Amino acid sequence: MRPTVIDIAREAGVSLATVDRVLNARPGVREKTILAVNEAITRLGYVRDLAAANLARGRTYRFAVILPDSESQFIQSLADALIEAGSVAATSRIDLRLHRFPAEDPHSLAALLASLPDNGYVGVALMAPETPVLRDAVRLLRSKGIPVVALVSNLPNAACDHFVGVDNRAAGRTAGVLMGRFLGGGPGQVLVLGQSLLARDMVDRRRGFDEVMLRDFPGLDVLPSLETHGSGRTLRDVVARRLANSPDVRGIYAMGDGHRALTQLIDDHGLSGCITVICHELTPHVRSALEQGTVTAVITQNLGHLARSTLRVLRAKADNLPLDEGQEQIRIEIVLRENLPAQPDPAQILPEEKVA
Amino acid sequence: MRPTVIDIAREAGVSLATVDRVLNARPGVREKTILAVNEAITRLGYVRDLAAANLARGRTYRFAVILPDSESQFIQSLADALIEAGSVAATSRIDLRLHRFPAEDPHSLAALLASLPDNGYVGVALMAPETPVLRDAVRLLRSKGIPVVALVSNLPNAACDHFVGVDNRAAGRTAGVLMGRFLGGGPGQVLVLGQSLLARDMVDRRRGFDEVMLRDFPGLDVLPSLETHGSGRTLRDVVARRLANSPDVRGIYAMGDGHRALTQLIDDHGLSGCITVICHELTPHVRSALEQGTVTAVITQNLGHLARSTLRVLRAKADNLPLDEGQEQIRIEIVLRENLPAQPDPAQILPEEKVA
DNA sequence: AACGAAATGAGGTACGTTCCTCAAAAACGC
DNA sequence: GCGTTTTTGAGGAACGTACCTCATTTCGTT
Repeated sequence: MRPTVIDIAREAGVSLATVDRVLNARPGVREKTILAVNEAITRLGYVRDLAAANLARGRTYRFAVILPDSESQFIQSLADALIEAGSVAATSRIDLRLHRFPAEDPHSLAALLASLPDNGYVGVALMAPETPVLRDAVRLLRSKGIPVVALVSNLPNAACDHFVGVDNRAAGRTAGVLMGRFLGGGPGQVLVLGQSLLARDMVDRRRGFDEVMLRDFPGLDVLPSLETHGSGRTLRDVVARRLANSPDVRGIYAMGDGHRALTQLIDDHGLSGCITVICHELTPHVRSALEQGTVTAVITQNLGHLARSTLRVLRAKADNLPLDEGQEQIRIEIVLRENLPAQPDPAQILPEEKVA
Repeated sequence: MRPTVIDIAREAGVSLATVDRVLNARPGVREKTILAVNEAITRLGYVRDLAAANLARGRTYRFAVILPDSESQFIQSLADALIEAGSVAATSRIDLRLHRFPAEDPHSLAALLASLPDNGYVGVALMAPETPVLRDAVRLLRSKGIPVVALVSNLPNAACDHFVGVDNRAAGRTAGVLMGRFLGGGPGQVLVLGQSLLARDMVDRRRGFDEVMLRDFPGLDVLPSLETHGSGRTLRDVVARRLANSPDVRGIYAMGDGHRALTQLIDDHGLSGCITVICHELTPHVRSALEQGTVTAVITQNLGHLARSTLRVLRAKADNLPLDEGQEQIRIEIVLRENLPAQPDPAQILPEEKVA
């Protein structure tokens, strides 16, 4: 039998009330008594039963997750992963709610954020480009004691309590080594695509990529970034023109979203398999491109992991508990056709855990 | 406020006892009543509070994890990860205990397994080579209703309830693509090392590796596997002789443990960085070899993930609940110097979550 | 030694569920 | 409409912890 608070009280020769005061760091206990209780705790190997504790606290956690209302497959998959993680966590008194905001309207985002405290939220996870308005809104939330966690793309200036996502610079470096090694160090040209050179994650990736290419693969010629602005048509035009002018392009590094237009273009030019393509995020589309050989390697993060980590972090922050950093570190995953994880079965979402 | 069983009873117009009977699938309720209750459940969006449920059940989970008593860094790291995961899970009424058995003595392992049911264990995770004696012991355990989970190396013939670990054949394939691409498809020779060609995971890796090399990189000459039998000296001798005779060796694939001898030998021959080395498992030693460039790439599995997954699976099996397959799938991770995860800080293990 | 302040004890209620018993009601077969 | 079986209701104890109140003891000061 596991020891309980009652056992500790007996062992330490104090009352239950005192043990409780020590355990919950309430005032009004002499240093000596605290020591005695703690000693009894270690002697008996007591571990607090968190389930019972939360039950008694009657505490529930209402968290908001805020995403841009883009319809990109990545955002969609992320939303799915969060919903899934939230429904599992619902059995642990967690109430996760998704909100979307118009990607181009920082003011409506700020208004949304401002409305959260009055609606019972005790934590916020946020994926949004950094703007001055946003910074103020976040500051306001945090001053009210509501932890704010940045999702996927960091909010720098230490503006938030935690960042859930990968180190984008390291991700860029990883893309760099793969590109360099897969091309045997050169010679040849490498094309780099990104939707916008203003987004922080794009900048970080490009920086990491260049770092490695310049240092380790001087034989490869990395061309200046082409901006797609999130539009498939722009991508098509820009890249097609580039390919026509530069016959030596042997690799493409796609830093952002919008891979559908890219793979189609590659297929149309009959370049599938001839050219080394490295991109980010294992969306369903990228997945099949990888299987078919149009995409060579994908740098990705595990969205299920990301979602669950978000919840754990929010909860720990809401309770003011320390994090298990090791568990919360989101890995930079490299996916090739050969280590493609089996397709998760979408029909697997059970309404209840009602299997007898 | 979240609805509780009492709310459901009111909503469905039945008593609490009946709701309970339905929720826990106890007999003695008319089909019609079951339907009414379930309808109330969905109407109110009720979610069972697992914490309260487990508390009321008074259920605790004592699990055994059984590892060979090898002192390899991999086993040691795995044991650490399990202990760490176990201590976190202790707050959720889980009591995880590690056991070791002499690696070469299947009978003492069988005896150990046989002793478990009488000691209150309700689940077992096992890493062991498959033998007839073991198979019988596992069968006995399972016939007593104790789930058995295979760890790292699978027990085939569907002898166990679940396998926690990576698909070794796919891991071998992944090593193959990396080797092939890093060597530019050839020409050159590739050395393959493994401690024993009898161990199932080694066989699977080799098979996967060959599959890719033969199909995609015919320009590379893969030499027959060299067996090291887990001895550093044997490895040294065998590999040194090989290297002397085959000047065209440009890559080494080390399928098993014992990387210390290998990296030292490579350093001694001044080959560090000149030869592409791919191995498995990111142990502390391999980590530094990767940083120094002696090892090019590592195929690994996240041991923290593995340990936590083991606990979740054991628990789900003990409760007869379904698994979240997506979460329990252990990924094949590719680690290069550039995406090496930050060293987890060993000083981070806090005795208590006592931060106010 | 007496005082006020600080520390401790005793006892209770609550959280949401499980699981038990016993009685009452409803449904069923004939 | 009788007896029998099945279904339902009412109530309570328990799980381990949190948190509250009020009384009592102990401590440090003077």
